[in-house]
Amino acid sequence: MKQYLHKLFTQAFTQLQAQGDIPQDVSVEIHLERTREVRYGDFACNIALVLAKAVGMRPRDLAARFVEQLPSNDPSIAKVEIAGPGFINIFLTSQAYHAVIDEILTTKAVYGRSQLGAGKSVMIEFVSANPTGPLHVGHGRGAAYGAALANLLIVAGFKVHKEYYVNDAGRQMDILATSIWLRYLELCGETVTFPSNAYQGDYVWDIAASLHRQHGDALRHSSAKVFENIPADVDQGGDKEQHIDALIERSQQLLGEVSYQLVFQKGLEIILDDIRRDLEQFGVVYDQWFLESSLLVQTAIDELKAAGHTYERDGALWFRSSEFGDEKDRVLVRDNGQFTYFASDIAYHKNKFERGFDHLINIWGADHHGYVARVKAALMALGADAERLKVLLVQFATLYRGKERLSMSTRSGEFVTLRELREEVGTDAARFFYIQRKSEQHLNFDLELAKSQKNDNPVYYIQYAHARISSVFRLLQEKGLTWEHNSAMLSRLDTDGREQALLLKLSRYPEVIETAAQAYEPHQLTYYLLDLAQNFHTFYDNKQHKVLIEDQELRNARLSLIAAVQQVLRNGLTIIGVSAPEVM
RNA sequence: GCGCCCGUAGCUCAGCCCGGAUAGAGUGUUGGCCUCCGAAGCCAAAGGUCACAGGUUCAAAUCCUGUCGGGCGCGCCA
Repeated sequence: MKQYLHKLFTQAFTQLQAQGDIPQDVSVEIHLERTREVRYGDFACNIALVLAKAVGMRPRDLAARFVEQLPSNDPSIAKVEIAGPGFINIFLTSQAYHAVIDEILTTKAVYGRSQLGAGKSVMIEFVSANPTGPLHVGHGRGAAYGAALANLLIVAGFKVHKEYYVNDAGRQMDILATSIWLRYLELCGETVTFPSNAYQGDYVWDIAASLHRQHGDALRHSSAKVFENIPADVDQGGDKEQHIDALIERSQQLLGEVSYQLVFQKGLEIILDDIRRDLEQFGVVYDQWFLESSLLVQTAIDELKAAGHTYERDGALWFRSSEFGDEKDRVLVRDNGQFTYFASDIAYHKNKFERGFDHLINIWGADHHGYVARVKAALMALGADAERLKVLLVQFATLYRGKERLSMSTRSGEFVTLRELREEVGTDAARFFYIQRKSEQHLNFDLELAKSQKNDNPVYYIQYAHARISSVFRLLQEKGLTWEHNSAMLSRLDTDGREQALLLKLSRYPEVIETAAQAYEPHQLTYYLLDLAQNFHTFYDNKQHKVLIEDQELRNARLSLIAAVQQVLRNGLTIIGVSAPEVM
């Protein structure tokens, strides 16, 4: 509808230009807006206000010229008014609104689909937490946001590829492997002083136990040997990093390549499986799990080197990122010969670009924002169009239980994992709460509220609307009645009351999809669904609007109306990853 | 110190990108509605210097500058 009106105004504009009312050198972007109040019609256009100065006419007079150019007998336009300082208000016919119901009921799950994306491909990388432990509630927000955004972009006409980048190489993984092995040694009966910088979680015990079941004492070494000449840990007055690094090296020595890899892979497999299962149960699935270990980091570095964007200093290899807009240069290869995390990231993003996606989206935690400039710098240095990469930063979520702020520390043992959150509040509520806020907004996640099955919980409010409609159709059957959709009967619906309000809301759905997709803001959809649900509840509770009534025509018209509402609720809930229950 | 995000009703937040008509929701508070298709619901009332100060504009919550307050980031960590 909006697009249609836009076309009419564009035609009017060119017509006025042709007639000489508007100078040839004036151009303008035509904005049509939904009005806030019914007395201003359905759509308003401020073009006359915008152009008045350039044209040298009073806004209201110019508006009148525009109105003259609009078709006078258009079946979807009831009337056009000039109001206030010079707004052109357009009132649609009820016929135009009834067409919306027809469209929803015929296109069903496809209603709201847009050609905005024009089949362009988008790769979304999200969560990508290190496989060194279970996902925590912080990752949950990235997961919910990424999955909803992916769905939204699909509906908006993009081809979407969802990817999880697995950091299966690097020091953190070595720390994990070493942690597992030390726990394993304890299970073998060795006395071990567990390093302060190792992974403390219970899941490390579980992995160690699994290892022990499978291999018995085959990987055992005496703890005296393991800790021989190892620099002291921080609580012994030493340095925790040096302590753990020395232990990693010792593990590799004592176990040898093959056995060390056995421990390492065991840890990786178990944790990755756990993460994958966790996300699946959260309704988040990926097209690809990309392994860092499959990257050709050296190749990427060589390419930068060959292009003259690197130099050596203090035994390390640096990238001149400051020449590409970063605030300073960055290290690629440390003086000990190891690649930095940044080096892998360059190789990964180079790889992404080479796979030929039209757009790349990274969803990162807000603490990574310092990283954006350097990754883009590297891409520019490699000759890639860094504009194709969009990094969306997601702010942290703070958990509350009512008024009480929950500690997120690993040690507290309270609600650190996504799984625990899901088990307490359920997937639907969790998914909804995570994306209800703009992603760059700090999120206060109240567990009490999410669990509440009362009127204060927005998820249930929307789902309830859906279930209520299902219930009407169940009752319809029980009464032995049937529903027949008939466009002509829709004229029995009111044109200025609650039925009209619902029609209006339904007609806006495609616009919401487009603006939400364009802005990468699925939260807009949650607000829309709340509005739609509210409109429905208001309609439903009014004694004047009973659905299952004697009057067959009106009954069918109202059934068509609520069937359309239910369809749109379902479509929207599907995008944000929340179920649409028939009963609750 | 520099960079990014945020500041709107008691509380949690939309609206800001792209300036427009009386600034919106939920929750909380107060009052009303179940012989009637689901009360997990509906209706009504009260509640605002849009952090502050300038600027641009016919018009500023929205754009620009500065100040104040909160969060985060500024490693040869990942």
